[in-house]
Amino acid sequence: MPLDLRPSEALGLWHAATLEHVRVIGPDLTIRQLAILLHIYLAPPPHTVRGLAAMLGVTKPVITRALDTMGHMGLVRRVRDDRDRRNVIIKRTVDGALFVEKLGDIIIAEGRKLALAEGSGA
Amino acid sequence: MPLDLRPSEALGLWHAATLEHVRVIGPDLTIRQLAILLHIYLAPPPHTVRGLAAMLGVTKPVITRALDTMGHMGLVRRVRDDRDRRNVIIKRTVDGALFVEKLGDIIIAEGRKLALAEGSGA
DNA sequence: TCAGTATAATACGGTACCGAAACGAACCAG
DNA sequence: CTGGTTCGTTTCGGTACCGTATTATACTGA
Repeated sequence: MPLDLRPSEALGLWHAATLEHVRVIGPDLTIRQLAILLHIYLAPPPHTVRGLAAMLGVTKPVITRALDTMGHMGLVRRVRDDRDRRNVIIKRTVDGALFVEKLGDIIIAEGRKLALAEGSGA
Repeated sequence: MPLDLRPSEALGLWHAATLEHVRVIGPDLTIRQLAILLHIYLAPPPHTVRGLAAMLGVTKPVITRALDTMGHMGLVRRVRDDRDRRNVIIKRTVDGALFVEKLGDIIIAEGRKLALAEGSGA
């Protein structure tokens, strides 16, 4: 049960991985956008604008803007729903999958470093 | 060694906690600001503008702006260094400590939920 | 005292976000 | 075919961020 974290572990991991995130990925993604991206790639499809908005407790324009930005980065893709052409289905992309994978690598790497440090220090 | 995470655990935790972060805390903190805040509260002082800038690989104005914003929120406090009055020492505040603690609570709570879900499902 | 260096803050033009409101397109019921 | 509803998008004024360049202040050494 590796996810039963102690406070120092939880915050230490957040600290290390967030720092590395900024260093490697840069500022070109807000926390909201990151949450949206992770949800698209980790929760089962289909994903719609209103669904994402409800999930995060934000308004729809927030989702539209985030999809604009991330679509321009190639991280997601929009497709009209043919069964109800009012809907937009948000699709994953190869670049987006690579991005998420890279983020996972950062978290795992920083977690390993902390495990070593805590194992010897505390 | 609870920090030796598997990819699904690492990303699942990030997903859940980031989502909850957005829901509870809102958009009023960028990833850079979050990294700066966590570093101030988790790394040993003293913290200076140039030190934080070097740590994150960003320019000093980035730090100055972040301190303006977070200072206005009451999360950090600036104090001139009397021994070298060119320096600014960044101090912690009660509100900032509470904020970081709340973030830790979110991560731990989401980690527990995932541990339960994975324990039964995978 | 007078350069030279170092620190943090500020100015600038550009971009992107924010919430709230209005909008057009697509469905649906009568 | 007409009025109401549900989509996602766009617009609006305002705010904050971005990187780069510049500024003011403070220390240092000749």
